[in-house]
Amino acid sequence: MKATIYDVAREAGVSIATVSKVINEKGKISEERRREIFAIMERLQYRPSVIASALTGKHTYTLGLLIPDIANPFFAELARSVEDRGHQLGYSVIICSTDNQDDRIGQYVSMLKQKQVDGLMIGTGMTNMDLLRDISAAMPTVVLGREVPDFPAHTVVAGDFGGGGLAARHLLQLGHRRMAVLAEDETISSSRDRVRGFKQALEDSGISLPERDVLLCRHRMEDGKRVAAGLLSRVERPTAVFCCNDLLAAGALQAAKEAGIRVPEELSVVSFDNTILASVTDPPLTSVAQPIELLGAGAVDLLIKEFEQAQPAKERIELRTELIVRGSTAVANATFN
Amino acid sequence: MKATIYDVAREAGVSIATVSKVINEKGKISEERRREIFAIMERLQYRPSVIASALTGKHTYTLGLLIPDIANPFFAELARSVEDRGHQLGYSVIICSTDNQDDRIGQYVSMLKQKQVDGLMIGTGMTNMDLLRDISAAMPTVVLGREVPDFPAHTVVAGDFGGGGLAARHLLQLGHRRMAVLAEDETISSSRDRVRGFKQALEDSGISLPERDVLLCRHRMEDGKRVAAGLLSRVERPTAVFCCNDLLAAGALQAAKEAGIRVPEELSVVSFDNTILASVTDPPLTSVAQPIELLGAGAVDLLIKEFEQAQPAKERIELRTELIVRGSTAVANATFN
DNA sequence: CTGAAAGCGCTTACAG
DNA sequence: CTGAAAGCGCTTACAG
Repeated sequence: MKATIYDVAREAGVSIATVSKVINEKGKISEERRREIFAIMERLQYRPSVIASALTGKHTYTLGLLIPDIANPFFAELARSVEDRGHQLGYSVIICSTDNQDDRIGQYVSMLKQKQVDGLMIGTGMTNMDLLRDISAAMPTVVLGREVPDFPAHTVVAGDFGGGGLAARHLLQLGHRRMAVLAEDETISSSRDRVRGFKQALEDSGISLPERDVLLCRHRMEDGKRVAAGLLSRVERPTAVFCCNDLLAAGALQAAKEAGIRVPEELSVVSFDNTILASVTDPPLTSVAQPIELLGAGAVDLLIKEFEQAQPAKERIELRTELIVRGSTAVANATFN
Repeated sequence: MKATIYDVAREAGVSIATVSKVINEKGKISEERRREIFAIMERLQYRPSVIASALTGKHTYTLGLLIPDIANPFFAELARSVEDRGHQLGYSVIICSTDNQDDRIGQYVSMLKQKQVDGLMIGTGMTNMDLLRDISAAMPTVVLGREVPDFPAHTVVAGDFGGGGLAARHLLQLGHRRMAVLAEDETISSSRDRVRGFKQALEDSGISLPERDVLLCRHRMEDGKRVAAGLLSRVERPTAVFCCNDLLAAGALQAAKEAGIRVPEELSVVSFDNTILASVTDPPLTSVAQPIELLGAGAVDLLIKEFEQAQPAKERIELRTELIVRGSTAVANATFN
């Protein structure tokens, strides 16, 4: 059987309290005893039970991560960065794909509570704000990659608004004037901010973006393709389109191809996220990169800080985005229109 | 504070043993009491502590999943299917990205043991076979997506050998005779089997595949690109290439493009896995699809069966692959060579 | 049908 | 510097 603290204590001829103290580096134990007990733990291959120590009020060293879908490359990359930072610090993470459905969120949260995770990162949308209130009352929480207005929560986000601006200015510099946007569902705050930033930058240059040129899509590539196809069949089609994520942009690329519209010669496409998808399409996508690694690590750090130190004030960390120029954007070419 | 079993017992005027029994549907409890206790649990929002019940010998309802990298789309999709099946059955899963490094595997396994996960799915390669032996001695284990020769373990795999054959016969039917293969590292058994299946099918048609036409790559897209570039610059270049996964195929596509070789007109490309990448490239990839959903679900089911029922004999489940034809393959065109 | 008691593997005041 | 004892929230024989 697996060795317990009793086995170690017996071997060492001390009480379990003493063993516990050397494990946790508490109290004063003579150096000699310490060494001896460590040697015995080594020999017995003793590893303290996380379960037992969690029951006595310590941490479970487990974190929860709520995201829409781990199969979505952006969230997969984000999860990797969360996992890595957690692992460095001795925590493991339970990943929960919610499909943005409140009932799934509820089920997962209830399970995570029962398992007494030390904290929860919320990177998923939810309709019911009471849910969020309940969660953050029940355990340390940080919101990841989105904004929750009027709600005090630790937050780590990329500069979505600024990123939208980066995309817009890039296209403006290339001479584009007639542009359109493929956005995600209105309820996704990050997408909304990207569009706002894009719009704002255009307006700063005296160009307005009418509502009809901001097209809403669901989250699948096919939606991007379908919506883009409609857009590109207009009599006065845009010379550039800004897509709120790589998946939609990949769909737009396909629509352009089927319509016989060449990218970037006849149509420039800028996307957001800079996941692996952006480097795999043809042409590869010019994309506003989120600092995925920093986002994940930042969320973990903030969460752990929250429950290791008592920390009253809610922090908000906003990270810079960066434009990665690839082959999907080029100078606006008037002859094609 | 959170309600405990004591609170429920007190409210109901019974002992905690009785409450425990109604929770676990054990022993005989009068229907009346049962109803009453359920009502009280509901009212108190009582949820049993998984930690406490795990300490008394029950399950933790947590599973471990070892994979090379969650950021790799194939494993992200696999993880999603594992998560979904687990969630249906009341289990959550801790995902561990090992980068195929034995020391990371060791660290993760040690952590998972300390947390007393109920079982472990191993979808990662490892050099040190003693590690596998230790793991499967310590907890219920199933090997996922790879073969471990000479080692008794539950296994769930796709038919890699058969899939390689599918790819070969598809190309043969299209009239290809001069073909090459981009394979992963030799140590990856699934890749090896894919190549073997491909080779065998060619030989069955009287075509041999010399060793120099099987090129080894590391796991990144850039490696596929670099190796493919070398291949395509040969004086007698192949008319078709079989890539052991989507990532390498995406790299090959890029190499072909840079070399000015049109796909599929001048070069056919078949890949393996059929992840999202296959539908995003241009042209989209003809790919041998792994039944990712069934793989993940099968692994979870087998694992749970292993520890819920005592099950001595090790099972091996092999699932069919399927060829998904997209735009990257076409009839071999002699005029181009 | 129900409950008292021991035990799971730890931690933590408290006493010495 | 070290240990006895209570307690964390459950489950499980065992007794009645």
